[in-house]
Amino acid sequence: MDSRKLKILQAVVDEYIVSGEPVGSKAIMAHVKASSATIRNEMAELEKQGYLEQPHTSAGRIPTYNGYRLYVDTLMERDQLSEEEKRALDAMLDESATEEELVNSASLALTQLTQCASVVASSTPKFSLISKVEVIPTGKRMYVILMITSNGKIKNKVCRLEFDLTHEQLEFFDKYLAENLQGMPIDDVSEEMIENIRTAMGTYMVTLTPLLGELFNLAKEMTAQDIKLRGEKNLLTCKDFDQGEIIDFLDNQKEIEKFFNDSFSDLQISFSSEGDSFAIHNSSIISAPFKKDGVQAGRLGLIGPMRINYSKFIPYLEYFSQRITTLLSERAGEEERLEIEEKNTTEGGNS
Amino acid sequence: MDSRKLKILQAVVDEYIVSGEPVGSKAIMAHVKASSATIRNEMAELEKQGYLEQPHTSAGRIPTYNGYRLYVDTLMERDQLSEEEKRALDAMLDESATEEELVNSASLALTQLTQCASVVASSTPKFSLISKVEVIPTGKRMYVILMITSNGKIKNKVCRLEFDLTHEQLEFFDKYLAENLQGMPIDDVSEEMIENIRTAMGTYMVTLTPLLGELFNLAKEMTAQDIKLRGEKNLLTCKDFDQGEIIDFLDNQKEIEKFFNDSFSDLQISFSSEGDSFAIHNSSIISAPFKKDGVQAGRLGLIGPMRINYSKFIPYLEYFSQRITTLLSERAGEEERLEIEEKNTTEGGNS
DNA sequence: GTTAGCACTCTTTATCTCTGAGTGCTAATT
DNA sequence: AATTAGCACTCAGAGATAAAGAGTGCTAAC
Repeated sequence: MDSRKLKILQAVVDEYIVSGEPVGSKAIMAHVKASSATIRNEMAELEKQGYLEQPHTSAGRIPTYNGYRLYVDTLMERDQLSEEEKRALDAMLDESATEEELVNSASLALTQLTQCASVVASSTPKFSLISKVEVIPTGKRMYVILMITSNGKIKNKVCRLEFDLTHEQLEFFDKYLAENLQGMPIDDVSEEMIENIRTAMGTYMVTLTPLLGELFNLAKEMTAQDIKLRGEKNLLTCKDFDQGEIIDFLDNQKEIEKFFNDSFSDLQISFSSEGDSFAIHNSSIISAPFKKDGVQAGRLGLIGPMRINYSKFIPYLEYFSQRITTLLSERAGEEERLEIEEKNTTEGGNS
Repeated sequence: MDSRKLKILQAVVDEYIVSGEPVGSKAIMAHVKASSATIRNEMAELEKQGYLEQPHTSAGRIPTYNGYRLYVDTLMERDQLSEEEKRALDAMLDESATEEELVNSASLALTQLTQCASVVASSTPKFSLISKVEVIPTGKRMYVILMITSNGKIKNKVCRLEFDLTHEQLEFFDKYLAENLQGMPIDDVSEEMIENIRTAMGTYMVTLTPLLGELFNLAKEMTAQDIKLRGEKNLLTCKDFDQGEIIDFLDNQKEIEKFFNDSFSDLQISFSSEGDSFAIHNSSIISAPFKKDGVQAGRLGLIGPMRINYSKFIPYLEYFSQRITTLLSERAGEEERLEIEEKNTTEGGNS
């Protein structure tokens, strides 16, 4: 493809991203050294090739999905973050907080920086283990099942029984769980396995069955990826979107899930009408993975209009993901370092 | 005030509630036995008295805040729920679930029945006790504080420390909490008290301070009333509202809190522009309390346009609140009954 | 005190015109 | 052969104008 044509396409997308209005041939003259007539001819061809389109006969051009695709894949020039900018971004993160708060602060920062909605999808690493599971009575016939995984995730589920458990029943069950479930990979909790426990309960079986059901649900919830959307306001007030669509989307957020599964381990950019079925027309979703201790721990994402400022926002997103990855690993590293130190101290005695 | 005038006011509100359009004198003729001219005269007076207003000169009348106020206080006739309707409402409740799920199901049902947003505000009864508090290590330098109250509320907080606790430190702290905090009213957890614990920690003081801080925060969160809004979609799509206002409101939901504090122990109806400062113009908030074991446990509410179907929706709201109260007390009652039975069995021996 | 009749007001909707931005095509230029 | 200037043409959007309709307030009759 002609290099001038590419330049024109790039100029159209750049202009359209800032103005939101169809771009005419005259506006392009500022970017490309050619007359408006020449540019018009080229634009007509770009339209034939499917990269541009006209809202109506006598309007300027706007990019098509293919146009955007070409733009983000090869044309776009990503901004380089200056040291100052990096410091500003760092300042928006809760660096010393828990993993969840750290990621949340990045998500919040993104909504402010980009005026888009942002998403945090955290997945429970596949091989995480159950490090604690406990049943706690909290009231008459009310019990809480508490579960903690090796990667520090904690969750509980309240459960109401038809009868109170006797002290022995509770102790038996609690002990059974401690002995048999702790240390086990959480993905191993299956209906089958629950059924096995059920039979192992012997005479307590009937009474404990509802608890086992909830235990199963709890394990499922622990492994389910947890998706949090932020900055809904930005979607609702964005004039590129159809409000009705946005409202429907917000009402049923399950739709996003497929864009944030962890099978992708790179920066990912998708446009609503390519992969067809996404509810919000004219939207694009960008997401980048972050890791903890070397394995993917989730994705940080952005949902906005197709005419999003890719050059600027992608670096933000990547910087945050990398920073989170570094911080989470720094901690791991620091911990190892401390462990070693501790060991040395112990070995060396208390001199 | 003239009884015919009241009838006319009532008719205007009734009509306006179903149509959403300003109501003219002719439409009123179906409700009041008088000519349109007479009605016009009366309406002009009602306007002078501040119960009605005209959007513009040649339009019908709509009620003012005072008009609505008079309507809901004295004019409105509440629908009586038939047995069938009651059964239908019952069917929408998760009756056998936990308290939280039960109340949530009522809230969800309300959004569907009324096309309004619904609110659940659950307060922690003032005199509830800490029935369990525990510190659990969940990873390197990561600890979870777990707290359960006598009324079955459970909550945890993750806390990252600068150093790992030794086994002794942890055990000491855990034991101290168990001995000193369990059984104590949760409202007694004050900064002062935390300071006392801090000094009691002796040499462990420095290490444990961050945990104490989180413990304090956790206790505060436990007592804070928890407000959940549902059916935002209904607000966004309601044409009586200004969308911008709704979006701002949803973005900052703290505003609702004051309408749901438990100082009111009855059905409460407020209109946005009376108590002035509520963000959504033209809205009304209705709420009714529900009790658990005889004491107020929260409020169930509805946020909708001012021209809400009061006659129909207030009975819904009241029915749900009463039903929840009954169910929560039934449980309590049942529990007491069981306790007594148990006691009898024990006393009577195992004959 | 009530009502019929009527002129008047004001919103809403449709139709029309005007303007301007931007195009596509043709013919001239490099 | 590629580029450019020039020009007629198209179409959305903004006003302007007109017609329709709903509802009022007032007057005069009942």
